[in-house]
Formats: sequence, C-alpha cells, structure tokens
Amino acid sequence: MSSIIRAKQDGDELMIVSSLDEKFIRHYFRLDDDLEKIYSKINRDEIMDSLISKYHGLRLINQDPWECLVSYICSSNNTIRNIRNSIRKMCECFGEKIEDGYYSFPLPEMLSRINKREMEQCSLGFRAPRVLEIATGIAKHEFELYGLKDLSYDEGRRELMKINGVGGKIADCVLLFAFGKLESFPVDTHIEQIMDRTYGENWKVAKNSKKREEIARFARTYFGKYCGYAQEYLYMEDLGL
DNA sequence: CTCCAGGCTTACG
DNA sequence: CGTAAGCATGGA
Repeated sequence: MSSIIRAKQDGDELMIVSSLDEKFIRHYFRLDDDLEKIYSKINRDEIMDSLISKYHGLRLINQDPWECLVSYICSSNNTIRNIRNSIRKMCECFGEKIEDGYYSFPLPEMLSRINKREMEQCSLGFRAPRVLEIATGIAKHEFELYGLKDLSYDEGRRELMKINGVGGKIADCVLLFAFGKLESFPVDTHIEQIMDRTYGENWKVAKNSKKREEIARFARTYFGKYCGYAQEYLYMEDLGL
C-alpha cells in the first residue's frame, strides 16, 4: 500500500488530503479513541495530569506491523537519528517511488531478495541479518505476522519474541504501535530513567535484566489497561518537543 | 580516545 | 536460574 497522507491541524480541526478512504485514516490515526475516557483512567497523579494538559490530543497510531517490526529491530542499541536514517535509506533503495522524495517502505518479498552487500548502504550493522532473516521468513509464510492481530497481548508477545532480534521491548512496541494493544508498556532506556526519577522504586529489583519487566508490571497495575497511552505521554516529555 | 545509543543473544557460573 | 560481554555504526 503505497500512498501519501498529507495532514494539518488548525485548532481542533484536522485536514487530511489522501487517496485513502476515511475508514483507513480513522484507523491509522486512531481517531475513534475516546481520549477523555482514556485520560480519566491513566490520570493517577499530578505528573500525568500535567502531561495530559501539556500534550492534550496526542494519540497513538496503528502503524503497519511489518514496517513497525523492522523499524524497532533497527532500534536495538541505536540512536533515533541513526534509526531514521537507516529506515529512510531502506525506503529509497528498496521501496517504490511514489513521488519525488517519497518512497514506500519495502515489502518483505523485496527485502528477502536483498543480500548483505546491498544492505550495507543502510548502515544497519549487526541488525541487517536480523532484518533479512525475518523478511525471508515472512515472504516464505514461515511466520504469519499479520495473523498476530487476532491474538491476545500475551500470546502475541510470545510469538513475536520467537523472532531472532526481538525481545520483550521490541515485541511491546509492535503490540502497541501496530496491533493496538493498549495494555502494552514498552520500557526502553528513556522510559526506565523517567520511571526511576518520577515513580522512585515502586518495584524491587537491584539491577538485573528483569528490571524493565518489573517497571512494566508496575505501570500496568498503576495506570491500568490503557497504560500504553501513559507511556506515550511520558516519552513525549522526554523527547522535549 | 572513550562512551553511549528507543536491546538482544550468547556464553559462562 | 543469574550476570556480562559482544555486537556495527555514528556522534558527542
């Protein structure tokens, strides 16, 4: 599906120019989410209350699962800047040209035919073979990524973590940003630091690898079933936009 | 030069 | 079980 969406907002009026139908647009931008209801659930303290005021209207999106999965495989031990550059290069090199300067995200079938040498221009480092491997697996129908939408959060997470290069954090990102599992609470380095300095030690772990799991578990009980939205607002504050 | 970045895998006790 | 090195690349 290669198509451009042009969007701008004037006050509370959203203008969309696209060849895609309204149903897709509403789904992609999650326009039918009842934000006030979600706010009332996650608004547990003054901190979240101020974030809700500051970023009022901020929504999650329903990204394509394949694009989302590859993007976060590329995020492993990497900077946001390098991730964006790598994704852009993959689109330019292996995607389809839509307009001047606009390229679609390459499909699994395309990337499955790319060799390591051709992939080097994307600067993916040790992540490149992981991307090519899962592209091949999906192209050959050995892994049914799009079938995961019908699974529960826990089931989907187990399946995603079977993929080489996908652990708990990346699985949580795909579940939240592509499959709309709002009970997902991805904990990366940023969120870990935010949670440490904002919510102290509501979890008991010295400093082992299970700490992030414990933070996510706390967040789920603290913010509730829409904690994914809480994560988005916390992360937004850390980006400092 | 060293250290770290929207982590994960593997090796070793 | 648990912890720690290693991983490619680019920027501070």
